Amino acid sequence: MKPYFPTDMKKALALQRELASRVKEAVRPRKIRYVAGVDVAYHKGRSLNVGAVVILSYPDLETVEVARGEGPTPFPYVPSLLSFREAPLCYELLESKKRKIDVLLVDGQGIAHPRRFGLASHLGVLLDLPTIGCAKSRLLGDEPKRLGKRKGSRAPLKYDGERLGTVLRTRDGVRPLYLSVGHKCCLAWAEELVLELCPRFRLPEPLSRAHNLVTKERLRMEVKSS
DNA sequence: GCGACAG
DNA sequence: ATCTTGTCGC
Repeated sequence: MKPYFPTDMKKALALQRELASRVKEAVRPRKIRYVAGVDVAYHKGRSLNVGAVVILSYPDLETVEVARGEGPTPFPYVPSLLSFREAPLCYELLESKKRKIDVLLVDGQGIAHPRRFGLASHLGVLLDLPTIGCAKSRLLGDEPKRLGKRKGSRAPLKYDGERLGTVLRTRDGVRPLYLSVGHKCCLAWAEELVLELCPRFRLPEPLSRAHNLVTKERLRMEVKSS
């Protein structure tokens, strides 16, 4: 669908409310061959951001394709409006490759969001791709009272009795991830996939590799411009 | 009014 | 997210 990224806060809120109705939470995902991750970093007092997409083969997890880019930071950081800060660059990097991507992992929330439309959902709807929100901290929902210490331990992420996602331990002893459906997949499937994608780190391989790329790229640009 | 608040 | 010193653990 055609991307539209308001610069105005009121319009951003309205757009989230409108697009949230497009989210499909429970779709039987087809057999997957490629999994992708996308991440964004900032520099120069947040006026410029750099982004990267990494596509891995599945299940062998070899990096098969990478895309990098940069652009102006189009929106301030406002909790629950992260999309308008990061989605424009992500969309630009992903749009030409969406036919190769079977599922996209995003560093942020899916439907575990005040209007059930976090960054992962936003990218999923715009690109018509299955997406999974893999946030490193909580935005909405209650912190579970108890959570096992081992990889695979999980607890429902709930808000007012509503199931928003899963708090999932992806490695022994690390802080959990806050998982939620972004678009076109179901939570149980997302949980198992993310665990498979965490053979080494707390973050799933596609996000870990995308994060490494944007960090290196940001540092490279800071050297070049000083 | 107060606290919470993805990256 | 970025900045940024020391520190705890394997």
